[in-house]
Amino acid sequence: MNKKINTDIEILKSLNPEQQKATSHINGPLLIIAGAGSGKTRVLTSRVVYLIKNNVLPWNILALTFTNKAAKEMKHRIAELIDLQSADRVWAGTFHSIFARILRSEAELLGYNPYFSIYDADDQLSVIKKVMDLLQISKQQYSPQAIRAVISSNKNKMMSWRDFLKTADTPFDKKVVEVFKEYELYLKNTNAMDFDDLLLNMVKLLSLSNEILEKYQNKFKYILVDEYQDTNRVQYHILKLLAKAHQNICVVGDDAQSIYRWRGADIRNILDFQKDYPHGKTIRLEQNYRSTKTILKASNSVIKNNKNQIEKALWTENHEGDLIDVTECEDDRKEAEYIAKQVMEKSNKGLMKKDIAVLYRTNAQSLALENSFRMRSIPYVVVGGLSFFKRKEIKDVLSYIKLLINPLDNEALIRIVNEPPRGLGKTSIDHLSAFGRHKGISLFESFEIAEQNPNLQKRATKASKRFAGMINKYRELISSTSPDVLAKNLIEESGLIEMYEEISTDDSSDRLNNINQLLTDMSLYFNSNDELTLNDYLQQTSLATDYDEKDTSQDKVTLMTLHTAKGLEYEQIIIAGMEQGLFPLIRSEFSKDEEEEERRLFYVGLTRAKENLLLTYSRKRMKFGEVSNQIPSRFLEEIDSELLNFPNRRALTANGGRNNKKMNDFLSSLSNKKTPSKKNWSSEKKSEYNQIPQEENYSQINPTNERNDNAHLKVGDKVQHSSFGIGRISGLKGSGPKRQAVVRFDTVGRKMLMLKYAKLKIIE
DNA sequence: TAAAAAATCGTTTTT
DNA sequence: CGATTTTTTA
Repeated sequence: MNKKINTDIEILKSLNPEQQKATSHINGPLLIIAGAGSGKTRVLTSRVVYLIKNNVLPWNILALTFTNKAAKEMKHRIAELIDLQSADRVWAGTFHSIFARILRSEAELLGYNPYFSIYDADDQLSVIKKVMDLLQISKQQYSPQAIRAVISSNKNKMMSWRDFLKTADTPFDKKVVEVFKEYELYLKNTNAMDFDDLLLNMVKLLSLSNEILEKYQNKFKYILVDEYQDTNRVQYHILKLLAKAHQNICVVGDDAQSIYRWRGADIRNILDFQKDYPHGKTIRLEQNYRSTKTILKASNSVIKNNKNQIEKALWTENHEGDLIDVTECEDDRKEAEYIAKQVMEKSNKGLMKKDIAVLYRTNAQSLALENSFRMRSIPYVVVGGLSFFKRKEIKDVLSYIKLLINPLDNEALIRIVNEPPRGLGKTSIDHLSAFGRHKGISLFESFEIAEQNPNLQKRATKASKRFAGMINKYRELISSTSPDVLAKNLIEESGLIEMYEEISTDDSSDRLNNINQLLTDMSLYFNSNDELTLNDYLQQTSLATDYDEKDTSQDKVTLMTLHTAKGLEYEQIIIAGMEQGLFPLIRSEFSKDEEEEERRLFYVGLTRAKENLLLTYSRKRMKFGEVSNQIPSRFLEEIDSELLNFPNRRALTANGGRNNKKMNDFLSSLSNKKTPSKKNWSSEKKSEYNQIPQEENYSQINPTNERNDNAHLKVGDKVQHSSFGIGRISGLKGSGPKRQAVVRFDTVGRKMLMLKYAKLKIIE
């Protein structure tokens, strides 16, 4: 290692002065404010290399990244610059994966066992639903989704259910407290942690004793954090604890690219860095190496509309570049076709397809794009969306293995017990689980002693014993059989494969393929290193994302959300769906903060482009299975017009959309009339952007041929709902059978109701 | 108990 | 519209 010290100069040579300063800073806190495309990843990597070359031991370095892929890339580059062994011994990974690893080895100290399961958002939701059933809380009245979100956001703020109890004043919040409490108990009892626990338990671990704290402070003498602007308060606390002794913490971030506030990311983390480390140094990287002057100017002109931001001046020596194309399309299908056509043209001109990315705000938008790409046989890859490991059949297979490893994992157990059908339906499970609770044993144990259960039918008893027997048989083989063979045999005996073979539809053969692919992946995994266990595999899969296995060797166009695009760059970026309500998303209409976050997301999107940008929007878009009229995004107006090639710009300033709205609605209602379905009157999803008051607008063109008991409802009316109780109408939208009311209920808060179903009674 | 039919929802973004 | 949940029926 030492012999390479004299190559220090080599590492620094290709860096600009600021980058050099950042790289060669060894001891003490360091904040790097790094603008988009300023080479921050490069600096981070060179800094790790520099540390190692200055005799810092690789295993004393903790490098926390936002994705597993970023960590892998970093290791790869370190290996190139030093050697593979050193690179492998650096602790590089995401917060979640590194801490999960540590928590496994220290599990007992926190009252878990090392084989704890990791629950993702779907598992969380399923636990919450069970808990709600148990507590007899109506899932109709209180959305499990919403409860999940509140629980998670509390955990992100380090608030326990006890803390939340103090501030919970609405009936909804009080229910959340109940569920929260029971949820935590359930997870603990099933030896499981959710994603938030992986961070929270790390704080708990480090707070356990000075001995433990020092152990990890000394293990991680040098800490580097990428994407610091997107860390939450829990992560902040962990870092503070770890860095306290040696103060060697280097964080890199760009407040302008903070796009995960909704997930608990707290911008204070970056703003308070100087307060927390008064002796810390701050370095700004402001030269952009990625984009053309035009793209950079456009990005800057957009982001300057945000009030909350750290002043900075991003500049570039790159050439001026082409204007940014903006194209209006008739509807989302035409938009997708247009994009496919543009991709073809660019490709014919010599641009590689893998240098093109299409970005969109919501995953749902990928469908139209995929169709048009398939139609033209353009090779593409969708990143994100439904991840491989979130597919039903894959989760089923993994649940068999989870149950093998962690017998307490009820989620896994309930998931697979009747998959394939074994004659153990809801009734049997309820009996089994009630018996388990009564006896104070786990659910799996109550399967084992099913014959003692008086409520269980003979058939179900037999099936329970048989199922438990099968799992136990394989559990005993764990130590003596190679993991991949064990898994394969278990899955074969489970009957899962047989089941899909028998169904033999397109869908089931897809699923079969996926299962085989998983089994192949497992044998590759275990053959690479015979130290690895099934537990390691589960750990890896539960924290894996599709995004991590992106294959750049093939020439394919990339499709992904704007969020997923963070940290990436392409020659050509296409952003689809530049429409009010979609991007920025509808909710941001009501909150300045959310609007600013949307704008930062747009900034992220724009700054992904090296050479060319194309922005598209549609006049009409299918939403909820019906046509909705769209208005171009206000973000388009925020880009200096001289930077745009925008033939339809008039449409923005002349406000064509709004003026023609009435006529459009009338015309579309006429054409829809032909089909005598309940979709007669094209509803107005976008009404909040419509300046014309809805009610008047419709009463004129909508002959009241529809029987509607609630036609006379007005904003401000006090109404009674059969299950939600009393509330006041705060908004009305839509017409005919699709007419909806926004009602603020005393008990459950804001609800959007279809008048056709809701049967509201006017009280005042 | 399980399959088929009907009803009810719901859309951000993800480690 | 499509996915998921609830209800009905065999």
